Amino acid sequence: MAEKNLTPAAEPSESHNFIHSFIEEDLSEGGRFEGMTVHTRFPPEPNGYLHIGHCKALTIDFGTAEKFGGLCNLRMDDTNPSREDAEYVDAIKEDIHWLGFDWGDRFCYASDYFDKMYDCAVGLIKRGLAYVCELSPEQMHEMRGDLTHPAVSPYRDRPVEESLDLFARMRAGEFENGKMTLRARIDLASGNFNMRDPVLYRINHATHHRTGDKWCIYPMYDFAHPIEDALEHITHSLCSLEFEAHRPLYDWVVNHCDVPAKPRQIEFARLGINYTVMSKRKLRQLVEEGRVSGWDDPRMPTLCGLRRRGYTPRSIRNFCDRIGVSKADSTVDFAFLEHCLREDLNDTARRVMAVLHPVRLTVTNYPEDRTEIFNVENNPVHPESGTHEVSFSKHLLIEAEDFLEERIPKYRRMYPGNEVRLKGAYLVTCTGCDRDAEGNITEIFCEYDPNSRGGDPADGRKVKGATIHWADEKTAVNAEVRLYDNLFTDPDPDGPNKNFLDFLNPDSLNILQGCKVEADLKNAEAPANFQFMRMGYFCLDSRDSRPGHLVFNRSVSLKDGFKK
RNA sequence: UGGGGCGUAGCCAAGUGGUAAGGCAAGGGACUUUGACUCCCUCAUCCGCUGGUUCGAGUCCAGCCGUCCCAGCCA
Repeated sequence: MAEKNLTPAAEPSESHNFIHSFIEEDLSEGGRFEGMTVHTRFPPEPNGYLHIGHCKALTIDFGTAEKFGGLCNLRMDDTNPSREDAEYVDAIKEDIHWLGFDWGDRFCYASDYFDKMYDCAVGLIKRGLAYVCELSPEQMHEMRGDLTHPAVSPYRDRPVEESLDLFARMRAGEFENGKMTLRARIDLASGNFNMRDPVLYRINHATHHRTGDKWCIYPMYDFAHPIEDALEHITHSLCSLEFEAHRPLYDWVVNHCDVPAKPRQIEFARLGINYTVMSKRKLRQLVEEGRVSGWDDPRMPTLCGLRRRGYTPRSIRNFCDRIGVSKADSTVDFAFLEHCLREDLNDTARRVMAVLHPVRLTVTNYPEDRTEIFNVENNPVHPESGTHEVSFSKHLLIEAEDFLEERIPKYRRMYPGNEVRLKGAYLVTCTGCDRDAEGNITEIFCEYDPNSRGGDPADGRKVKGATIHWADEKTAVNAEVRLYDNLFTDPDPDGPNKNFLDFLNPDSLNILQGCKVEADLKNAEAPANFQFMRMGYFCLDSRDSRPGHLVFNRSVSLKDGFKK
């Protein structure tokens, strides 16, 4: 596991949001948690991989605790054995550590508290606050009532002793799945459906990834979660908006069970990004139907997918930090995520030259057998990061779109008669080109100025032409480039009434053979991010580190390039 | 139709009775060993709508409109 490779945290956040206001109120004199230490938790269910939406929650849970000098627990919410697996636990921990969050020794499982939860349930029955109900799932659905009519359960006035006996037998395994449930005795007529005698325990003869076959009854989220929070002395249980209607039940459990604390649940809007599917169910479908190579397919919005695609922990964290926290349903523009990545990569990525659509450039007045070595800076933003060597000779490769036989307005790159700079090498003046029978450009010709070594002309003249990137034909590495475009074409493929598969982008993955990159790139260690001029960035895939095997995020390049 | 939220620019989002922060996107310009990066400028007479209270309302009140969540033995 990558547990030791904790990445540095994002910039310290000075943001303030409505959650902070609530907490300040709770901490102030006479407040609910006056004088107490703020304690939060991040409670993923181990039934899938974490995606960028989870990072928002992570940022809020860990960030809030940190802001108030408190702590944040990592807790696996494993109360449904038929959906969960130990496989996911390690993956979740690795992804969280990769992002740079640290839970220290505060790692827990909801299943650690099954005994205590059972005791709480028995306590509720004894006080007449819960009862064993024998309605089948279908019957319960039918008797649920509707918006204006109350629910019904013929079992809610069952004697305490009888419920106690039945509940013990449920636990002992006497009944099959679905035969009966333990229900809270609250209010069958409540306008809030969550309060219409919600199910607290259901029978499920399944092997749990941690407790094995010890239990055959499992607590429901609404019953388990508040108890988990209380037992861990969580002060603020931060969750997404869809649990808002569950808060009365959360408070009911906390107030009616014998638990050592009374946490406060605060809800916030979950993250939505356009062109991106964020539903775990749908992501799982993409994986299971083989539409992507796995949870870590670089086109997936999962953290492991983004990692393979070249996203840095810092960029994702900054993104989550800067989108803000509110209760308004929101869809953040994908361009903002890209901005955060570019911002980080501009600061940290090593620059390198790569030619995606190579065309031969011959320097006609340069000796055939000569090769020079030039030093090019690794990162112009940080000159202290040093330089790397690039070889130069008579035959080079340049980007096809960096040459135009007929110049168009504002075009400053190569065209006959124009002088441009070959990055880090020489000033050259284009003299023409050759074409094949079909009219395709096969070779471009130029003459170099021997007195402009390194790119600086001896006479100090201003170069009006652009600076372009290139690779030495003799030493360039032939790379395979995988171009990743957005997986979806619709701004909101996650929309409630749409079939998100209708918007799968067939061009989301393109393989580009024959790309030429600097020779020294073959020695780079994967995964590594590079940025190359005008192109955006690419990274060596962490899962496929063959030299010269590049992953290129095309959407990022949309920012760049020659615009009209 | 019952209950609970939310509505500030194309997208996020500050704002808590005193005259609309910031970021992304977009447009313009400067600079530049890449047209990237960086820097500068522009971008809501207006805060879902309509009334009301007030010297003064995005902020308070009322009504309306829109939108999201809840009727799993999922979380």
